[in-house]
Amino acid sequence: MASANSISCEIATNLRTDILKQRYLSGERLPSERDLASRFDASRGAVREALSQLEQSGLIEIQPGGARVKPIEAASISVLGPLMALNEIPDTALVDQFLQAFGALSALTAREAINHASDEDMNRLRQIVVSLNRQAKDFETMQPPWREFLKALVEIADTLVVHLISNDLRAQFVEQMVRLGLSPELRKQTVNEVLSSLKRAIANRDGDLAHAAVQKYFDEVRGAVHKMVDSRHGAQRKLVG
Amino acid sequence: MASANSISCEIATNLRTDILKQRYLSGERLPSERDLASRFDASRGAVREALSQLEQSGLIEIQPGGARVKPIEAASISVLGPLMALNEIPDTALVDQFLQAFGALSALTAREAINHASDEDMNRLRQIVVSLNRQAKDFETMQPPWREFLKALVEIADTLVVHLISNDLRAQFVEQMVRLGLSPELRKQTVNEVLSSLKRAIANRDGDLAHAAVQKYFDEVRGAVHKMVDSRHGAQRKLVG
DNA sequence: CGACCAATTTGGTCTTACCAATTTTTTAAG
DNA sequence: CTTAAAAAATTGGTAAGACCAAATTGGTCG
Repeated sequence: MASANSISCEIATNLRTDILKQRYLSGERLPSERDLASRFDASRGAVREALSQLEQSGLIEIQPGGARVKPIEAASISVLGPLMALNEIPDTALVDQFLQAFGALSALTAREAINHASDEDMNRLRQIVVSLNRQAKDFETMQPPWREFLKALVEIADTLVVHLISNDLRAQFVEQMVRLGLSPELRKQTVNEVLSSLKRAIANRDGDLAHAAVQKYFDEVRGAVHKMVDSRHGAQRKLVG
Repeated sequence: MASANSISCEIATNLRTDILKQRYLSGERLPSERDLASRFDASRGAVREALSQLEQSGLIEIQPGGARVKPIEAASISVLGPLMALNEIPDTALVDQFLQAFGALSALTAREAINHASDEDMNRLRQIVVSLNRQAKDFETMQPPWREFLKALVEIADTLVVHLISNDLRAQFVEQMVRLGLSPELRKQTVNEVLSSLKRAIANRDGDLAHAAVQKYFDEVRGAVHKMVDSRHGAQRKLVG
């Protein structure tokens, strides 16, 4: 965002954190714009811009008389990133849910893409799968071509709805994933199965097979992330105890 | 939204429409805040709030020097509603994509819910399915209990990520669906199959079966909507020709 | 033609001010 | 003392004017 350095953005971030940390409970009234302005040593205009952002993300509801906090279940996807960023070690359940949702949507995209791809598209996919095969040593080296693969799928499938949802999910999570330095250890056999399925799916124009393969890959990542986080927590316990 | 009547919201709506109608092309620069203020006969503050909203929805990028329009593929889900509202007859492809994505996520939720439901939750679901069975005459009468069913699933599954995505999708589409007065004709046999599958899924705690059933229902709706829209367009052609 | 520099434009912010609607407090009535 | 009505204070919505730093623009010079 351009206003990333701006005061209004800083105010919004502060208030968002307070709300997500439940320093302001749902239904409660936020301090008045004038109060917030003096508290953050800013102008009312800056505060209004911040509140406007929070309102659009569904965290608060502004009404004449005062702004009220809404339950988090009523918010939009854009709060997921800040929510994950709250704790140093992000909520395992959230990561898992993200992978689940993103996997389902990616699988959907894969089916659509394979079913509607032109010959040229198919060639592009074939090439990416080749480079996937070459770099299938571990999760990290495999990541770039995999992202390229997903990107190609989205472009070929040409489904704006899934595209936009994926945008939001990526925007909210990728940053957090990188912050964690996640490098789950995928089982080579599973990865190979996925890749060979993808090859066959492309060769035979089998959208359902592509769907299953992508789904399988994400499920594998989920499992691997779980194991990794578990071992980390184990290590922490060792350190603490 | 509380600011639905506010000037800033009106400005945002106007600009959003202009952008989505490609009156401002991607990469192009928007008029300056001062220009917009005088054009809309408003203050700069109001314009800034509007631009701030558009930026958060990913439609524009504000930088010192000027605000630029971004490609729609970079936007967030919140533009889908306005995008569908552009034309009187909304884009069939968009509706289909919405049902596809929403169906996949709902199916996901169903599996999680069934797999993690308490006995009490199961009873609740059983009751809803009973009322679903009773009101399975046509799409419209079936809609309320079906929504209740999906709501129960979301609450039971307790997956915030999918919950929030569904929020956004609902917010963007339900309004448009109602506007269209969609009442697709579902095949009774398929509906019955779905319902009996759901019963079995609940009885046997079979998450995968629930997943398949929900998916099947949405696929049926997609097909029925397609038929309906096709016949509508046929009727239009008759009237025109 | 390209590089450099000054004038202009633009976004970011603050201050002050006024209005209408809501909230709170006070007041008056029962 | 409780309650209802009225007055006061608070709050969001909006506007106008001003300043700064960064970016754009246009002209000039090499």
